[in-house]
Amino acid sequence: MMDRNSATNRVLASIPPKQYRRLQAQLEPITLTFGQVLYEPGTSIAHVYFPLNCLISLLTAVDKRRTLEVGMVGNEGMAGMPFILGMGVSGNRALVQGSGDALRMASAPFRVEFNRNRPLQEALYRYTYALMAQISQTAACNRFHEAEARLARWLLMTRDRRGADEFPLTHEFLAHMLGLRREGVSEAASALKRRNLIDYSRGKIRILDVKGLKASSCACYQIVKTVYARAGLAA
Amino acid sequence: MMDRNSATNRVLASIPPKQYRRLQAQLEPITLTFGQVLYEPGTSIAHVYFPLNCLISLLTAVDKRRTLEVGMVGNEGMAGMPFILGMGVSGNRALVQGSGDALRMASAPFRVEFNRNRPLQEALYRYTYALMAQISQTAACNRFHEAEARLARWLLMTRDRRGADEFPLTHEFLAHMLGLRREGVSEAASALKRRNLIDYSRGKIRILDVKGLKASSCACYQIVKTVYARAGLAA
DNA sequence: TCCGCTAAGTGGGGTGGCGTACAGACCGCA
DNA sequence: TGCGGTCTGTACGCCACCCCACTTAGCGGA
Repeated sequence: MMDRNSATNRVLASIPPKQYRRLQAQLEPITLTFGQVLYEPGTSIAHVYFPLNCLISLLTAVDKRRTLEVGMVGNEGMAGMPFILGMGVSGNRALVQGSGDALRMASAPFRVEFNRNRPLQEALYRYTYALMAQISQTAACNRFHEAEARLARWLLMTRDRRGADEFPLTHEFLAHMLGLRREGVSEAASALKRRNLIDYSRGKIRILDVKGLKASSCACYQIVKTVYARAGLAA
Repeated sequence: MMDRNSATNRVLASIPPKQYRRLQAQLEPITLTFGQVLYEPGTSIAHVYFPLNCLISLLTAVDKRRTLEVGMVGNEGMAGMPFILGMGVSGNRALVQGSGDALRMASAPFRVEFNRNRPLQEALYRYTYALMAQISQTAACNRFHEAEARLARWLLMTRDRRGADEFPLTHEFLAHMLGLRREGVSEAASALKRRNLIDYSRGKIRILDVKGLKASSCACYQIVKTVYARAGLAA
């Protein structure tokens, strides 16, 4: 399927032209900026979002200060999955982790369109499968693997979705993603830096050596990637 | 909705009589026994299962010996969710954790029936939502909360689904569910025993004090329960 | 009744990550 | 140029849990 823009959403790109055109008319381009919260747990879903070049994190919190990223939504997916499963409220917080563009649609018209658009349904259900697999695998990863490997995995996953080797992120922020303290992230990051795999300074992180980073990460990175490929959502 | 048997599956129970009758003819009663593996990651799904009074665990492994339960399927749900999301292969291992009865259907006729049975679709998609929420919450729980609280949560969740206060389970087995070592489970369990919340011996565990156990568990137990209620799958 | 096996108790040493505290480094802004 | 705020480095004690090893306790079968 050919790209329709320079930045493409893969779910939308998988839809045949006819059904896509009808959908397109109702999709509204929007720029999302870092730190923006799209959903809070328990609140109703007003829009669904198809990331183009932005990146959205799904977070679960156990208290005020401890949070864990359970899922990552880039241009391979959509934010607002509970809505297509027939639930109006989100279970997680959805946080814009990387600024960029997305297409969004208000939930009411989206419901109408979703119900009559079979290819869209199929693409989104397959995506739901991939997202569940991602959540499951990262759950086990966060339980068993140590900080450095998880950080490496996370950076690789982010790189895949951003399509860039450098992005703005502080250690503090990473701590909330990985379920660590800020100091723990600093230690793991400086170990990777020492080996010239990454570089960073004051909120900018740059990946220098992808292969080396893969070697430092756990197998979970590749496992999740394989699942996305199986669901037809690979890069 | 009235019970159709002494043991009822809540997804099936939520389907209007007309659609249910058509479905029922193709459901095959089956007894599942402890230790049986219904799916392995990467293998195709031959049947879907609706537990009546048995209990199925969804497991993710990171290596040969370390596994973690990411989801629990009792009579509130169905095993084989990837299939309804359009994927023929399972992402997790599905292990029978509690012996008992279930209704099953071969995947091919189930696909036909699922496609024409709107209430069944809606019930299963809502269940998918609840399962995702459960997976997310337990992911955070397994990351942040300590062994004793997680064990208490797990026992309560199991009790809800089995409808009994006593069930056969070894510490070794619990270790695989909670992502701990056997010794870690023994320590946590003996702490709960000392406080007369549970009792156990040689593979039998009995819950003595539900309120006390709730107090020892983390909030995650109640959070997940609330999600199931919201999805219309509560006890 | 004895044996063998599995389940569970126990202990000692090691460590990854936590909590806390503080110091240095860099940036933007006045 | 100096200042305040944010970002990162580092250090120390601590604890939950790990790994390894061995013991004790039940249960079932020959």
